[in-house]
Amino acid sequence: MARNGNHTKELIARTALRLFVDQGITETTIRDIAAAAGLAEGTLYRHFESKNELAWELFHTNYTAFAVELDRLQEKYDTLQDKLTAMIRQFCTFFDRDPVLFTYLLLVQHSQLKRVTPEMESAVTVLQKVIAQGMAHREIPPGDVELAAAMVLGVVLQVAVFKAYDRITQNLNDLSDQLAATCWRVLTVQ
Amino acid sequence: MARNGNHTKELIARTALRLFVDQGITETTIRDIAAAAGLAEGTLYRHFESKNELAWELFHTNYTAFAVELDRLQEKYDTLQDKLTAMIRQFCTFFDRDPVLFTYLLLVQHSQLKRVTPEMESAVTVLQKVIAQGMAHREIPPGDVELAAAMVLGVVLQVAVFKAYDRITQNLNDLSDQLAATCWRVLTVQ
DNA sequence: TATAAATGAGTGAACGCTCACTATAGTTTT
DNA sequence: AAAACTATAGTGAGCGTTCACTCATTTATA
Repeated sequence: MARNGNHTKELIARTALRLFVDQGITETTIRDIAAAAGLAEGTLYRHFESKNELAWELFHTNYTAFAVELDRLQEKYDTLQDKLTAMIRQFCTFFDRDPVLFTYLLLVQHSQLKRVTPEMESAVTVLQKVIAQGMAHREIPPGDVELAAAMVLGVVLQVAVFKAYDRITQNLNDLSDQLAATCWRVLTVQ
Repeated sequence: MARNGNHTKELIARTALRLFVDQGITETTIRDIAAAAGLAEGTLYRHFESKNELAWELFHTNYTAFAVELDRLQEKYDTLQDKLTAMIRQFCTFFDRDPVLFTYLLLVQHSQLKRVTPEMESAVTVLQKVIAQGMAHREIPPGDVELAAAMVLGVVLQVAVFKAYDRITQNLNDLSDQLAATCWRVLTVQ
């Protein structure tokens, strides 16, 4: 009804997100999205250049925004342990608040990652930066930053994946302290 | 040349695997596979029922075989720590021996997982079984088995993902002891 | 010569995208 | 305050292309 461009664009984005997560990007047609949103096919092209651009925008916007959020957050803390705990808590909150969006980022990262340039800030680069600082300040034993980041990321991400597949029933927020404690142990190993 | 059914089927499988990993399943056409394998399109249908079946068979066969391999291996050891170490070593060997295959399993799990029934044995179910036993035998503190499995799996898988993306340069085998130690710490936390 | 393997032109359905047209809201002119 | 104009949003039939899959035919082997 409301011939409000922004409202419609948002409607398309949310509808596409849901369908992309449920069926996959390629398996979702423009007709699917239009029908589910109660719009005509052509309307989608008023708001997005192409289906690929729609998928990319959904990924890119949120992927970057989350990284910026994490970076702002870690700046508020002094020690690696505090930064890490805050970041993990934020991660869990993000997931619980919008599981569909998060699942999208998780599932399509492999297909969309080709367009992610190394200089783009991401949650991974923030994590690596924080860990590198922690090593430099002797808060944790020195070691391979990439490896450490991978392991910490793995703990949190895989739990999120299990949650996305309903293998874990609790909210991630209820697990955040435990996750933070585990990640800390991962970093202080050896 | 060699009009050998099995040889041709294997050729198709390997070629498809490579292309699927490089370009994604949907983005790879039957013509692509046929051309890369030096065969005609029709030939592929003599060996695989459909493109979907080809993708599924590539996933399913290897996914299951790996689980069986892991299960046989863990039976040879008595303690959780030994089982875990052996499994992680096996995981690393598997990856280093055939990175393309492993990357395929990693990348397509989300799209193929819909066809994985819960009763199918997988690396995840083996891991969970072993962890549950370890808790029952008081080798590690009792807790949520699914959560513990997710965290351990995360450590190993995410490192493999980083390796697949060349963010880590070492062979996984060279990291297996470190990974095992880290996973053990994850399980004994608290 | 019989049989299995391989071929590749052909088929039809599906899909992304276009475009000429309509509908609505806001603004300017009379 | 009506009429005319402009700009933006929405529509959906239709177009061109791609692609998985088929099948009549050819090729190689035993």
